[in-house]
Amino acid sequence: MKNLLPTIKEIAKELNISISTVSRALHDHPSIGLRTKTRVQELAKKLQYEPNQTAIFFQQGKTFTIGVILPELSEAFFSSAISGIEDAAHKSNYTVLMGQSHDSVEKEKQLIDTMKKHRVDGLLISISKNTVNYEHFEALQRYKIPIVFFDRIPKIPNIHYVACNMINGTVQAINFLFTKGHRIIGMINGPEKLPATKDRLDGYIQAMTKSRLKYDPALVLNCDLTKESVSAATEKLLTGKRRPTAIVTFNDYVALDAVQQAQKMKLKINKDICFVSYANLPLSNYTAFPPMASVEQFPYQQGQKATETLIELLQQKAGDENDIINATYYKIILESQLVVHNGK
Amino acid sequence: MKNLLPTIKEIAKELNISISTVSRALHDHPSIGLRTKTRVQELAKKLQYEPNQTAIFFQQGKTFTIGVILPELSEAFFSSAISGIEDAAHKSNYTVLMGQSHDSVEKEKQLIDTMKKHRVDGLLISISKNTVNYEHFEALQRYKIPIVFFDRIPKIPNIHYVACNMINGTVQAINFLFTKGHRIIGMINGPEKLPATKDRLDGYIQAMTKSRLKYDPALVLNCDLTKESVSAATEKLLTGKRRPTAIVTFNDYVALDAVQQAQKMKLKINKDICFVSYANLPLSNYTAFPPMASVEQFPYQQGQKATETLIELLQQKAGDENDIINATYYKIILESQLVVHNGK
DNA sequence: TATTTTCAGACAAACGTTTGCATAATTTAT
DNA sequence: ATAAATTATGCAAACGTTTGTCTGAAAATA
Repeated sequence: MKNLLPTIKEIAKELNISISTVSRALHDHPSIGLRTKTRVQELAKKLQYEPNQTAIFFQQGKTFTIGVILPELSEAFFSSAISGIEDAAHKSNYTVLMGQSHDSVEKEKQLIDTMKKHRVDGLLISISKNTVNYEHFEALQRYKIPIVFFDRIPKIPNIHYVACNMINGTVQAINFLFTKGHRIIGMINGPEKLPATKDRLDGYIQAMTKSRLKYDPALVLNCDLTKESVSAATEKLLTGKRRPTAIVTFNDYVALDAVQQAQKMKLKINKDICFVSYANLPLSNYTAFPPMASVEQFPYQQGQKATETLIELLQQKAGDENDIINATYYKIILESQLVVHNGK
Repeated sequence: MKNLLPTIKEIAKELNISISTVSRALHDHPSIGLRTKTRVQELAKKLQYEPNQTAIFFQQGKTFTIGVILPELSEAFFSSAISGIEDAAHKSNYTVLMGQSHDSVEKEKQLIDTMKKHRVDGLLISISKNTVNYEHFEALQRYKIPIVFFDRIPKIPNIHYVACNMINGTVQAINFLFTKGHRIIGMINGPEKLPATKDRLDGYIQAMTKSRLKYDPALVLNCDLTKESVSAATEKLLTGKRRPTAIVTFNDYVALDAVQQAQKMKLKINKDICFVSYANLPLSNYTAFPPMASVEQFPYQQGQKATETLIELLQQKAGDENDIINATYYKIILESQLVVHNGK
């Protein structure tokens, strides 16, 4: 009555054979006779035997588990990403252990610790906004736990990562506006320190110069993503000396706030002023004036790709009998892409 | 060069004491002298010793891991729920293993199997839409893995669950409309088989009769959640004999589609016709005509509460030395609540 | 028939930790 | 000083599995 779950040991006793024979029989090992093999397998089935994975994990030093650390699960971007991660992991029989940092460095450290303790085979991380110090990641090297970063990447060399190149999408966005006849194109960008902000700006500058529109710094404003700061930026742009006829915004929320401000200023959306943004909302086509187009970052695919990369890394590592330091780092860039919304 | 991670065994050898002493010293066991205790702890720190959790999991037959199975991570409701789950679990030092069924029964079974193999201590499940057979859940009893269901609950006796009572919120919604002067109130409900649909209907009927408005079945239409079927239902309601001045919709998406249809019919939103819905969208306040109010189901709190309940169950179980079948089943009902949007 | 090869299975160690019990060393009480 | 009580430590089993090596028997070869 003590242990409800049958073990290999009990099967062995019942059949009067050794446990190693049972183990091998269950694994279809060639050195076990057909006779005993079937006897074992039948009894196993009858007893509804299931191997104790915790024992196996322990014995093999491998858990078939991938840890995922990301800032906020309820953000649309990350919930899509985790969805892709889970699907990809499951496809390769890996399991996903999950934690959210809530953009706190402290929590991030804690999570890494927990994951380490659970002996995850590898980690997928999108770093917290506030992480500037990367020691806690480097400490993982000691444990030979490979990490693949995604979307939010620390600025350190020799890491694996999967990210989405914003430049291309931004260029497409500007080109789109250009062909629609816009010549003065503004931008409401995000907080200055954010790498994502820099990426967008780079794309903007690149596209503007390519299109032979000159880059006018006065047309690019930063905001801190609050409604107030977006409104302020919008107002400033729309009352400036060179009034833009189109604005690229940091993300959909910013776009929606900007639209409201523009309306307040009695401007006709999609006529006096057009918006294009970066996609992070599932339903912008339901809103009154969704951006005309948005730059899609493919979070699901990013998650998927990051997971596949990590698993590849893990299998590679398993193959390495010798301690060759494999110095190839995966730096995978997905291309963002402009999606034009059917103009309502 | 073989094992990079120090073990308790090595500490023992280095200090010329037994491993049991080391183990106890690290756990601050009273029967170990202060002298050796500090010697051990210092060496442990110096070697950066960390216990091998897989060994402990195995040894203790407990993994401090909670499995979560839900339909779709990228749905706003579930992404909030999982966020609550993760937070609550982490607070009690539990870790979350996660899988999505994508509303496939097959996948759901597979996931349960994986979770079982991983020897999760307990499970949190929101069942797939298509699950009608509950054997795979019952099979878990054998493993003494407690389950707490949340939001989507199977119709079987003797289970623990956390759910949100839709009735109250629905009653509040109808009352809200009543006080705003509406007397003919329609409903666009979801697919007939869904329990959620029935709940809403029950609330509707109850509220209508309570308000002494008679329940008119012609005012309640089902839809399959596609845009077309919503439009059809809306049209039918708005051209019916008794034209409603307000409509309660199954969820925000339905509301938005219905709004579009109403506009197509040249009706003035919030004037000729008002909408109230059940909340599942993060940003309905950004849309042109969000529902006037919506019934909030508190997914984050549901997740949290379900997790707390499960953990309580686990601790209870740990306390039970004897095999007393604890026949109390938690049936926790959170109240939904009407949230009135500031009327733009 | 004697010798080698093949086959089927058994033995035992190992993975890292916890823990009940035994024992040695030290202190206290008589 | 001797017995009793206390304190500190060690021993060994246990958790369930895998796997390298060894052995006995049967089959094949010479």
